[in-house]
Amino acid sequence: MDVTEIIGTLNPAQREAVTSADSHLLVLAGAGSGKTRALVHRISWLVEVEQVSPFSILAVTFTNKAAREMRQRIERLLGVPVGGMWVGTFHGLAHRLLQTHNRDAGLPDNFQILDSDDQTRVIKRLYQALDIDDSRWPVKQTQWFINAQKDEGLRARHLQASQDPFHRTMHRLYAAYEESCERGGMVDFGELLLRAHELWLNKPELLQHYQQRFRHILVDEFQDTNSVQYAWLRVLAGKDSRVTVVGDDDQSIYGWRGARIENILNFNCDFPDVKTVRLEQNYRSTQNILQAANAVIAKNGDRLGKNLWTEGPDGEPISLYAAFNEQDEARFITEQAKQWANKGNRWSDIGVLYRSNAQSRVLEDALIRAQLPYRIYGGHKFYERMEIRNALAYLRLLTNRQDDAAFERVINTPTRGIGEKSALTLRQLARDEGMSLWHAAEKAVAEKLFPSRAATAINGFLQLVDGLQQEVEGLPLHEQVEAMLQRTDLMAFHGREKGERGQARKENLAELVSACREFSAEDPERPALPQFLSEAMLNAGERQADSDQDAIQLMTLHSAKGLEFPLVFMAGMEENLFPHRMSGDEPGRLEEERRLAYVGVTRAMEKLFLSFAECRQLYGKDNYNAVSRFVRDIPAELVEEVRLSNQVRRPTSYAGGSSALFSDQGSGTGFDLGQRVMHNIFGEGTILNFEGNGPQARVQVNFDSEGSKWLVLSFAKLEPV
DNA sequence: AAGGCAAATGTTTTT
DNA sequence: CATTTGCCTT
Repeated sequence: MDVTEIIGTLNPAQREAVTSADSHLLVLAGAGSGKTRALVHRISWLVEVEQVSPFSILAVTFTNKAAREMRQRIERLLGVPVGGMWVGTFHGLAHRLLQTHNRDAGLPDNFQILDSDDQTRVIKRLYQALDIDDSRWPVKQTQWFINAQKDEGLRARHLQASQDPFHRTMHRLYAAYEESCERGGMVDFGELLLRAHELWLNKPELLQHYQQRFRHILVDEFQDTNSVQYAWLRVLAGKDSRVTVVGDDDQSIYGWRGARIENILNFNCDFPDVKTVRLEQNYRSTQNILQAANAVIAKNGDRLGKNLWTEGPDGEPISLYAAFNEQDEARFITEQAKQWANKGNRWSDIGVLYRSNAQSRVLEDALIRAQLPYRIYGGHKFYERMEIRNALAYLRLLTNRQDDAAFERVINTPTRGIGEKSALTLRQLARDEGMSLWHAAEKAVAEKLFPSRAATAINGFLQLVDGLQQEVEGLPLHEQVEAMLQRTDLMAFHGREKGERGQARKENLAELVSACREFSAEDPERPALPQFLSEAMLNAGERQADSDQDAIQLMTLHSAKGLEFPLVFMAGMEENLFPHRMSGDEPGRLEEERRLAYVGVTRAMEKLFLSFAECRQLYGKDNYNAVSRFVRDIPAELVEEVRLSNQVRRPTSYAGGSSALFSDQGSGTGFDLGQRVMHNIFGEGTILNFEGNGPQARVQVNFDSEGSKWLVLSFAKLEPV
C-alpha cells in the first residue's frame, strides 16, 4: 500500500502522532482535532509500514459504538479484515479474557454478567439476610460504594476495619455481596475489570503470554480510564510493549464514575520516555465557537494546556436567548430549528443538548406541537426494559440455574401463585444451607417443606424451566427464545398489560426474537445462548428503534461527547441547573461541569444557540436562576442576544431578555412580562407574572438580588429600566 | 395477587 | 410536577 494514503491527508501534528517511532506516545487531542482518525491511521501505519502483525495489536475504547467504528475504519483504510487484532471495550476484552481463562480466573464456565439492575436486586436481598435497615443505608448508596471500591481495585478484604458505622455496614454488605456473586457465578461490570486485572497478577505465565503477544497497545478516550483499567493496561504493557494513549483532559466528564484524569499525568511517570503530541487544530467548528469554548475552559486550573484553533471562518456569532420560562425556551428552539431546516438543512444536523434528562420533556412537547421529527437519546435502553429483562432472566436460568438474580426475577413472573412469603422462605433456606435459590427450591419440594399449594406452584416453576431446557435443546437460538416466550407465557402476560403498553411490550419481545435471529455467535463451537446473553449484557443500549430517521437529536451533554452537529442548542444555561446544584460544593465537581460546558460548545460546527429561562418549573416548584456562569465566561463580543421575531444586538446585558411573545399580556398595567424594572428598595428585576385587575393588580418580579416577590402594583413604585 | 392510594424522591452513564 | 416505591386493602 502507498504510504501517502495513510499520512498524506494529515496535518503535521497528526502525522507526528501517526508515525512516531517512540516507545510510548501520549496524544493530547482537543475536541474535533481528528483524534480517532489519528488512532486509526497510526494502527494502519504500524501494520503497513512498520510491518507489525495485526495479532500483536490491542486497541481499547470505552463504548461498543466507538469500538465498532474503529474496527470499520481500520478495515476500510487497510482494505482487508483484520482478524487477529483485538479491538474492543475494556469490558468486552476483559470478558473475553475471563471467558477463555475462566478456570484461572476462578469462575465457572457459564458465569453470568450482572448489570446494575441485577446488582441492585442482589444487594437488596442481602439487606434481608443481614437484617440491615434500608431506610438508614439506602441500597443505591451501597451499590455506589461497592462499585467505587471495585473501580479502585479494592476488594472487601482490602478495606480496613473501621469504627464508623457507615463504613462498617458498607464493609459488611460488600463482603456479603462478593460471597453472593461468587456462589452464583455472577460478575458485575466492575468485577469484569477487577478480575481481569487479578488474572494478570495471579497467573504470571498467562500474563507473560499476553505481554508477548500484544506489543502494541492503543487506548482511546484515555481521560476516562479508572484506576483498575489503568492498572490492567500498565501490567499488560510490561516493559516491552509500546503504548499509545489518546485523550483530552478537558473532556473528562466521568469523574463521578471513577474516571481518573490523573492517569494522563501518571502515564508520563509510569512509562519511560513518553513522547507527547498535541493535536490543536480543529476541523469542526467556526472561530467564534472555538473562542467561546476556549474562554469557558480557560477558567479551569490544572490543565495540561491546549489551545484549539482553526483555519476556518469566524462564522456566525453565538446566539443567546433569555427565555421567559422553559416553555418559551422550548418554543424558541423549535422555531429556530424550523427556520434552519427551511434553509434546506437536515433535521439530523440539529443537536439539542441539556444537562439533565428531566429537561427533555418540555422540549419534546414543543417539538410534538410543532410536528417536527425528533429523537431522544437516553432513557431506557432496549435490554433494560422490563419485558426484555424478564425474558433474559429465563434464558439465564436455562444456562445457569445458580443465577439467583434471574431466579428472583421470574419465580413469579408471570404470576403463578408464589408470593413474597414463599420467596422469603426460599431465601432463608438457601442462606442457611449455603445453596442457590434453585437448589433450595428443589430441596424444599423434595422434602415437602412447603404447604402443598405453594409446593405445587414452586414445583411447577422448576418443571417449567427444566422442561423448557429439554424441549429447546439443539434448536436455533431464535426458536429457543420463541419457545420460551410461549411456554413461560411471558408473551401473553405482557400482552395483557393495559393500554398501548401491552402492545409495545409484545413488539419488544418480538424484536428480541429477531435480534436472536440476526445474532451470529463469535465461537461456533460453544452454544449460542450464553454467548448471546453476554453480548446482550455488554451491549445494553445498542438496539434502539428508528435510529436512521432524519430527526432532531435530543440528548444530555454527557451523551453528546464524541458527536458533532452543524447546529447546536444548549438549553437550560442556568445556575443550579448547569452547573448543577449538586456539583456546587466541591471545586473538583465544578471543574467537571465546566468541562461539560466545553464539551457542549465544541459539539457545534456552524452555529451555536445558548438559552436559559428566567423562571423554570422544576419538581413542581418555580425556580428563578441567574444565567449560567459558563455563559458569562464567553466574551461578550462573540455573543448576540436574540428574540423570536427580530434580532436585537445587545451584547453587554445577558440577564434582561424580554420576549416579544408576551407583550400583550400586561393587562393594561403599563408593563410587559419579562420587562426589566427598578424598585427603590429591591433594585432591578424582571417581571414574571401578573394577577388581578385595577387597584388590586399584583405583579411578580424576580429581583436580581432579592429573588422573586409579589408586589401590589399601585403601591410598588416600579420604574421601567 | 392485584389494584389503589399515599409517600418519597428526584444529576450526569457505560459497561 | 410526575414517576416510582411501598403499604394497605380487597
